[in-house]
Amino acid sequence: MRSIDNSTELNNSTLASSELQDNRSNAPVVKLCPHSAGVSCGSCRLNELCLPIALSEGEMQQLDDIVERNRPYKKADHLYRHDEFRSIFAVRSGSFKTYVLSSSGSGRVTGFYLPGEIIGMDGIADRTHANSAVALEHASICEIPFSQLESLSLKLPSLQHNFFSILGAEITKDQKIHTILSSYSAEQRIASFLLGVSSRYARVGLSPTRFHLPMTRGDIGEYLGLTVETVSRLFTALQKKGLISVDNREIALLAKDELRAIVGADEL
Amino acid sequence: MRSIDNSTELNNSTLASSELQDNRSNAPVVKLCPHSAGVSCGSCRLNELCLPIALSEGEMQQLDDIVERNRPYKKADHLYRHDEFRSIFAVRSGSFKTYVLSSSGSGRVTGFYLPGEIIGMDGIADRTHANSAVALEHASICEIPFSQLESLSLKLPSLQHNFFSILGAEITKDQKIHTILSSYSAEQRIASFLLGVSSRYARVGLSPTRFHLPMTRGDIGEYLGLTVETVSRLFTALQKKGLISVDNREIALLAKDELRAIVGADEL
DNA sequence: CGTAGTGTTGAATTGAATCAAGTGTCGTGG
DNA sequence: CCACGACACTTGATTCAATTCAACACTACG
Repeated sequence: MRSIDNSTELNNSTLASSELQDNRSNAPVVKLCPHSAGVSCGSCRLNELCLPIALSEGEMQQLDDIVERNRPYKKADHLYRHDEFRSIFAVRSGSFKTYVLSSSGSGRVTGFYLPGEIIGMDGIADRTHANSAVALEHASICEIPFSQLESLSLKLPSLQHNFFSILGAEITKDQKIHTILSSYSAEQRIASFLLGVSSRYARVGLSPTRFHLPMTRGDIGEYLGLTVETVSRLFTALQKKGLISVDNREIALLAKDELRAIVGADEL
Repeated sequence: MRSIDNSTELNNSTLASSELQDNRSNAPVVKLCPHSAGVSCGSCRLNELCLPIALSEGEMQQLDDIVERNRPYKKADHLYRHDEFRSIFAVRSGSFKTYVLSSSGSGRVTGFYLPGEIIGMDGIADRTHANSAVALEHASICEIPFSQLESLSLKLPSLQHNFFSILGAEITKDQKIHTILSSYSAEQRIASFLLGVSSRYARVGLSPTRFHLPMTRGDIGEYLGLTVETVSRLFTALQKKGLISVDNREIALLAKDELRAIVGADEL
């Protein structure tokens, strides 16, 4: 029922609206919790990590006008499937994974997206998403129709600049993963992954040393080119070494420097 | 003398200019061989694969005005090192590889760039190139200063659109490699790589079935996360199966369909 | 409270790496 | 033009890290 294949998209009209309802009607004036659907770019807690960086108030308003804030997604809801490209999405709360179903059946995870990050740039070139995106937990997003973003970028130099930067950052990130997958051992991959998640949480103001992993060990394995078993074994091994503590999906990084030493250098 | 580390950059004032000299002074009117330094975007054989797609003549002229056509690079010359970002580059002839020197010393190749392809997008986000780029053979490029490209993109919607597409294509490509590295066997990686090179040559009008590889087996190995020995063995094995013919770096694809069958699906 | 999905652990297997010893190729200088 | 030296490439034998196969424990939700 909750598998990737047969979940109904966006079927949360009755169920999931409850926790959001209370915020719907207020016009927010200060930065709001990003779970809120009533948030605007100007009031969003994440606006300095997202497209609006360095935009004036008036410019932000123009961006705000093209942003669509859909109802929230629940676990296993698809944000998009491998299909027509229309928008890019900014994660406001929760998390997503993107994946491709290889012809041989089994999927491979191509990315995880946490709050403040942008999904869907894989569709820009071909006007077709190369992968599918699915919520790992309750999540909300801002949808930014691409053609409108293009038009607006012509008018707002800062927005164009920001979007170029975001695309460039995605390229840099993907190339870092390339290096990781082509040369790191399983232990290095896991250490790198944990450090990467850590700094991504830190970016949005959450603890870089204690966090919850929204994805399964299997997801992590597919992402890093390892099997579930290997991921599990390494979590255990790193815990035994005292570098991390693992309680199911609750992770604490106890010795970041030693994790960095394992990786040798950069994070994921 | 010709190693990555100690080559002098751009020291080809006397040596390499000879083969280009003859074209320097003519004002070209029809599409020229891309080796020519006298080429303009309007007359470039590759203009329909590059930034100018769908630009009007006047627009193309404006783009042309910001493009710098440097003197050619010879084998092992660096286009840029892991350092300050200023420009992106379009390969006009020859080929380049990009690589990072991992902290543990040994480098990893992150990409190969053939004529009609764009290098340097890894520097957009941080204003610092994440990797270094070096010529694999005699090569020439068009340098496009990024800040000028940004300015011009604000004025020319088609140019902005093209550049978004090019960035998006790089992202899609990198994610495909992610899948390859995280789930393909050595044989699948090599088959995928050869098919990928094939279609990239086809794109610029060269034979998709007989081509020259500008990179070493070692480069291919670093790129695909394999050792030289494995690459070599698999070239031999695929030849024994009759799927390819290998003569040093001259490759012929004899049975593309069977190569595709090995990969299972998409190319690199 | 049962069932499906998730996670752990152990033992056996294997694909690719490593180690090792060559041969082939190309550019350079004598 | 040939000989030299530096890379580039190949092939074989051995090793090892991670996968595969297998059995079981946890947990969380309907």
